[in-house]
Amino acid sequence: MVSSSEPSWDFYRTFLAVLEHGSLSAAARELGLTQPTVGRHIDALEESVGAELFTRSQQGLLPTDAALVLKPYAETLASTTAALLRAASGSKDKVSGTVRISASEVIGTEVLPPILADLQAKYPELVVELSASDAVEDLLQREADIAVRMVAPAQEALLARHIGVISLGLFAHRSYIARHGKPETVEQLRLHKLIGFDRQTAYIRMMMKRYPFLDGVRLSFRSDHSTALQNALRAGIGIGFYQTPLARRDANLVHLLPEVEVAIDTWVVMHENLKTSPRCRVTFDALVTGLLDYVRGSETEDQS
Amino acid sequence: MVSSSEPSWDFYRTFLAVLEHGSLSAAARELGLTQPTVGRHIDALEESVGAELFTRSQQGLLPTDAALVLKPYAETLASTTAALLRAASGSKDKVSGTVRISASEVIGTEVLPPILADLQAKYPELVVELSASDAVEDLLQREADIAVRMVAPAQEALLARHIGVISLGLFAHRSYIARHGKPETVEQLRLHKLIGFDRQTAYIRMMMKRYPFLDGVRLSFRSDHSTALQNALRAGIGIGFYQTPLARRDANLVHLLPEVEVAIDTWVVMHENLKTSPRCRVTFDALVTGLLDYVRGSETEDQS
DNA sequence: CAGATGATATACATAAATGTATGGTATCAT
DNA sequence: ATGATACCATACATTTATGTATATCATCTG
Repeated sequence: MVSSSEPSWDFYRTFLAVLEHGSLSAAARELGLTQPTVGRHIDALEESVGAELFTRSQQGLLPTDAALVLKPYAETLASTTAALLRAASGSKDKVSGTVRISASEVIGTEVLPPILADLQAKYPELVVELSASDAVEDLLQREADIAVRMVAPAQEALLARHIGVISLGLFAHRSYIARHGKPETVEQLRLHKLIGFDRQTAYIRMMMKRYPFLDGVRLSFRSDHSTALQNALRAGIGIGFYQTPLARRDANLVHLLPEVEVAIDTWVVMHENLKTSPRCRVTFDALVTGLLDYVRGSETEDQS
Repeated sequence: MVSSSEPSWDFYRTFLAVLEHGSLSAAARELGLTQPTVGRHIDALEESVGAELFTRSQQGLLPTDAALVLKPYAETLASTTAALLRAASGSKDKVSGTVRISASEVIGTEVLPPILADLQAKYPELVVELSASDAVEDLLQREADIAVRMVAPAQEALLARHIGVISLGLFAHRSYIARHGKPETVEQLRLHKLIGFDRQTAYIRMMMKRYPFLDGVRLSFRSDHSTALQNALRAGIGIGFYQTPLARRDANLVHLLPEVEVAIDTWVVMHENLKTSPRCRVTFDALVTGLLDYVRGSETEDQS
């Protein structure tokens, strides 16, 4: 028999801090503890799990394979405690406390701010955390309370509201058209400068499937940062996909080849347990109505 | 200003124990602490989250609404720490330590034991925890390491292996047929005693959709316990759905109306991170091959 | 109705975890 | 070389958390 009893859960927090900061001292500073204490926590945890977690050196602690295996679990613990504290924040019947929202970069940076501004004007005590990233945060891990998703939610425990489809089309800035002309057919796209993503995300793959001509196309500007792509597009660097309702806001963007269109289905998703929380309820509703407005913009454009 | 610093993570463990056992004293016994300590933990946690968590009384502690809101988070913490310790168990290259498997009741009780017996004979140091229940355990919450699922896995982070379809058919024991005769058409089923589930699970609903005649049927024996249903069937109480490969093992079970068949698709699913763990890898493989055998219906060794 | 049981709350002693101070060693810029 | 600055490890003092003992109240049981 090795471990007699379960280790203190605080050790996991310390463990994570050491992993993230690379040294006992740095972790101690982060946690408001002292270096010897952090060292003792790690020693105790190593004893409990029966494995070396770090190779000590004077320039810091290097995680072992065992430590890397445990890391995601510790991260889950951290995000769960954070979510717990968020859930506990705010009173029962007032709309106050913190709500964390996850959305794609484009939606998060371009579409949500005005919606959230209205919401916060209405509820001054509401604190909003917005995680705008194209990496999927997992609602079940409670990294976010509410998410705007581009995939149909599969899990039972999630409360989902279908928004509709956001239309993506090909756009270019007027200045680009002025210099390079306007492609009239899909084939002519090969002669143009195209802007696109670097890594392949799920929805890029979907797009590739739908428009195989995109596969061979050489991109003259690529980035994983949506904002960078967007600014590149607006700066007239080239032609790229852009959310139609967003493009309508900028009169200098020209819609090219309207027959090329990708529709991404959109949901607002929340964990079922949160529906009793006023601040989540209210935020959820605001996102739903705000995004419905936004999407409606893309449908009217469609008809033209 | 309310709470200056994050509460000890140990408080969450204590909190959960109090929730589950209903009193400070009982929680203290469970945790190997004393009643005053547990009381102090709860006090401190209430101070931190700024809410009353329990209404104290001499007959125990009654959770407030706030406590019930926090409960699922605390449960996630508990299952995550359990999973972490499981992940840490066993050495890096040997197949040892604990692996937790989740499966439906029927699969878990009837199909997996022989597969797991072979596996454990091969790897004596492997410890298997089997959760046989029709409630879905969540792999992302790491309640189980490996799951046998009847729904297609949606999450990206999961490593899934498609097994194929398990056929369900209508069966009855010979003794039942002897007493009540054999239904020759679907309509005649209404005249027979039927055995089925009490609550509606997802796959029951699917079945209803496929065979609408089942909807109005009055069940003369119902239970949520698969084993009870199975024993009822074998005792000759009535006619019920049964997994075809399982039924083959018992020569006394008669296949009725073979045109009525439900096929449930089956996957073995594991969290992607676990594929580097030998014990999970090995168990995953064993489950896949074992279940493939089962689905294929190769019952050469079974002569009961 | 009295006594046993099981609950929380409090006071005090004790054990345990933490902090402080210090020493040793690698790395880097001067 | 040579300080300066990171870092970890260890010894010792102190704070903090925990356990023990006890008081008090409610509920069940004979």
